[in-house]
Amino acid sequence: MLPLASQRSPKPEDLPSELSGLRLTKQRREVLAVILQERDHPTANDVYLRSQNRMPSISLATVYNCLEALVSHGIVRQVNFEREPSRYCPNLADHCHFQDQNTGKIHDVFFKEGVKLEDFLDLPQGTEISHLEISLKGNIGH
Amino acid sequence: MLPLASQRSPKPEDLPSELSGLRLTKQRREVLAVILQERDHPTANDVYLRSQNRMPSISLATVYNCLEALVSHGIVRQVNFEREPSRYCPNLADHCHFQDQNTGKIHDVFFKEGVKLEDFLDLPQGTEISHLEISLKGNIGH
DNA sequence: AAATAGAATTAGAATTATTCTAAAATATCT
DNA sequence: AGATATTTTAGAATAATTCTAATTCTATTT
Repeated sequence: MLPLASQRSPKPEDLPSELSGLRLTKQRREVLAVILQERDHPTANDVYLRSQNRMPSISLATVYNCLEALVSHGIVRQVNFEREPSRYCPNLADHCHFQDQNTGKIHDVFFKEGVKLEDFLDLPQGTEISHLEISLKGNIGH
Repeated sequence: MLPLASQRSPKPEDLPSELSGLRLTKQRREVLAVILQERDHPTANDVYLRSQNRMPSISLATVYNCLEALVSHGIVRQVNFEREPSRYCPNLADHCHFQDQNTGKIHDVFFKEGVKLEDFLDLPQGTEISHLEISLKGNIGH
């Protein structure tokens, strides 16, 4: 199977029944399909609303449960901007996020080829980074 | 006067009565003094508890108001780690934050001399960044 | 296929950080 | 001082998220 991040918008039924050791139940598959469908970094509530199209009986608690399962199994990334509600991103490649202050839209931003953390940060030596989040805000054009 | 970030722990009464166009009321001065005193990135609630030592009548709402005033006037920085409560930091120098997962403590991390955003990020051209937050988690030693 | 056991889903309550509201207090201006 | 604006305050409200406990589903075993 193609890596998830490269598939366009698989329907829930096209997704496998297990992924990275996580059983993909109907709901988890639906939630994942929603996240893969529109890569606009939806919030949990956005995912809830969109899931209801195909699965009107899904509950918000389940959406939260599914998101947590997908995130903890490394299938989806949780993205935070200050105190705003968390957003979810299926792009697992090393990248960070830019929020256009005019539109509110969030864009993936990638690292320059071959750049390492130690190249631009003065980390206390011996530090092992397990989690990194870079969030940018600003304007495009001028 | 010395830049705030370089003063060790001014008592509230040592702080000026106005700063960056913000009137420093008794409470704002107290809140600011608390943040300058222990640079351990306290949460609003930490600030509230510490302020009560010298000012037992201060309210939590006031602490939030003061923090908001200090942050919006660029006197203090608000620091976020995922969904944890915001923390506050008097170091205005361009820097980011590392949370030691063993101790929970947060350390300031600085950029390598002369590094610019565009050196390590592939920003869509024409982007003007108004806000940048980098949060790291991991372990020190091995 | 029925019985069982474990896991997932659900509705709704609970939690928690933060914001809001409206009144009281304080400061500033004339 | 009196008028006006700003700040503080207590407590209520909000909103995202987590928890609880009951139910339903799934997979496995008989």
